[in-house]
Amino acid sequence: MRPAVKSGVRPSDINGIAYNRHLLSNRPHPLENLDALAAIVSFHRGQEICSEGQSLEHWYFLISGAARRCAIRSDGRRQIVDLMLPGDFFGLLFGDQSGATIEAVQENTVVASYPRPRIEILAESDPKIARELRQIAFTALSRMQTQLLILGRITASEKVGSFILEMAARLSEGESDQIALPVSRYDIADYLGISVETVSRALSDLKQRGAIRLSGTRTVSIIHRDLLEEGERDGRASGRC
Amino acid sequence: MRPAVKSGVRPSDINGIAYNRHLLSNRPHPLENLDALAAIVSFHRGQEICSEGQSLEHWYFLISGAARRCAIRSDGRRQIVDLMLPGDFFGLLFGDQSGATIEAVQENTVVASYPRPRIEILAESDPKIARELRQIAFTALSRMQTQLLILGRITASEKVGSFILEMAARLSEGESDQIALPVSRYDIADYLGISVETVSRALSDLKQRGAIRLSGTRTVSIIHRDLLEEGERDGRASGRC
DNA sequence: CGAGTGGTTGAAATCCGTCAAGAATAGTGG
DNA sequence: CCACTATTCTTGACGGATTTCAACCACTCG
Repeated sequence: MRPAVKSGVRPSDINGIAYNRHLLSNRPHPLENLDALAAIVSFHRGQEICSEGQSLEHWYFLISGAARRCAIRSDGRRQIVDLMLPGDFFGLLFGDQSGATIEAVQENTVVASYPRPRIEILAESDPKIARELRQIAFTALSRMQTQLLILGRITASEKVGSFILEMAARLSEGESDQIALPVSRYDIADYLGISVETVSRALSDLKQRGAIRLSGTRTVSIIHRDLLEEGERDGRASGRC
Repeated sequence: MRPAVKSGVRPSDINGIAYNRHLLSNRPHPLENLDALAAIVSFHRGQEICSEGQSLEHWYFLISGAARRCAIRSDGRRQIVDLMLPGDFFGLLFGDQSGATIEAVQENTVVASYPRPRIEILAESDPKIARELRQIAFTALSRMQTQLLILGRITASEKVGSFILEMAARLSEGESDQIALPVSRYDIADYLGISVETVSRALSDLKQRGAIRLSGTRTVSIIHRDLLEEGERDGRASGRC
């Protein structure tokens, strides 16, 4: 809606193809006043967007595609700690312990890259920018809390069911009941902390119970939200307070 | 070290016993310049510090004791999403979905309570306060990411082992190898998403393997850190990238 | 003393991870 | 466009780990 920003900085193409700036200005977002500082970069499937080395250099805004924040554990297993979709901000944290990297999930994942030190300096003088940075941090906190609640569930069907509901909520604001999963079964598995086979079985299970419908492997239609939330077991209190 | 702050506001005792202000000023922390605004309140074991209703009213700084952020799921199970120890800041997030509450874990848990709207306003004019608020959010993010990594582990022994290491790191900066667990087995179970019995068994297991020593039920001595980090299985790569 | 809480341990059923094989899909090069 | 290959996805079988149900012990508090 807003006219394309006239850039004072040329688009960089450090890691990928430089894109025209108007890609960014189509949607409103917290840092839109800083669009002039942003470099629009595109990434291939599986390509690394940033890793521990450049922890503190940039903030990112995901324009299209999807990205995952990965951690590799000592036993070699990969864990996906966060999943970023269009409209999400991200960046590595400072105290990044476990060799975390952020990678593009889909081909042609486009991000806006903001120079971090520059923004920090601007935040010192502009309270509005400072507030927006805070907002970004709170949104990330909320995302991780949701993720914690999903991981805390017991059965695999519950985890997968919650995952589908989360994706539905984040992908389409309009509460659409048909969603295109942005990630593979392997990614879902590493995101939920279960094995690929279990993910597949849980999806088949949910389908058979009439909770969802699968059109192709990546398209899910939600039939009964209740069945996704609750899992199969009857609700009875157990937790001690 | 710093002399006690002369307060312009009298200590309130909304929910508990009002404490003398010098409790707060003993240790340096991000919001120490706002100590004059803080009310020092003490809570009983299990008492609610705040719930969804007063989401946006306060920020808290934990002075002594421990607190847990709980979510109750539809099936009645409790999940502990975050654990706050002395020196931690906390407060409910805005979009608090799942009936979250924050409760004191120990008897005589003391917190400093800062009026949230007031601080927000101050942050608008004082960039230093704004930066400190950001710092608080990033610390919370880091805490939750650690928690995600723990929950993503596979075996119960690994989860409990990581939990002990995290507690050791957070409770004593001095890398002491003897720690006093601030929470019950039930809390550990709900924090790690496993059953109480499994927690108990994992602790016995770790003890038997010589990783820890238990003096009383709540005091843990770390003997071999390696055994706690790795769990029992041999390290072999499997995750697909 | 008895009740209640917190902790530990045992036995059975269930769920999930692993190994294995096959089916479907996408990607590549001719 | 088709064949070929690699990847992704699904399903089966088996063994191990965890949940559940149960009993028991230690400790505290009235």
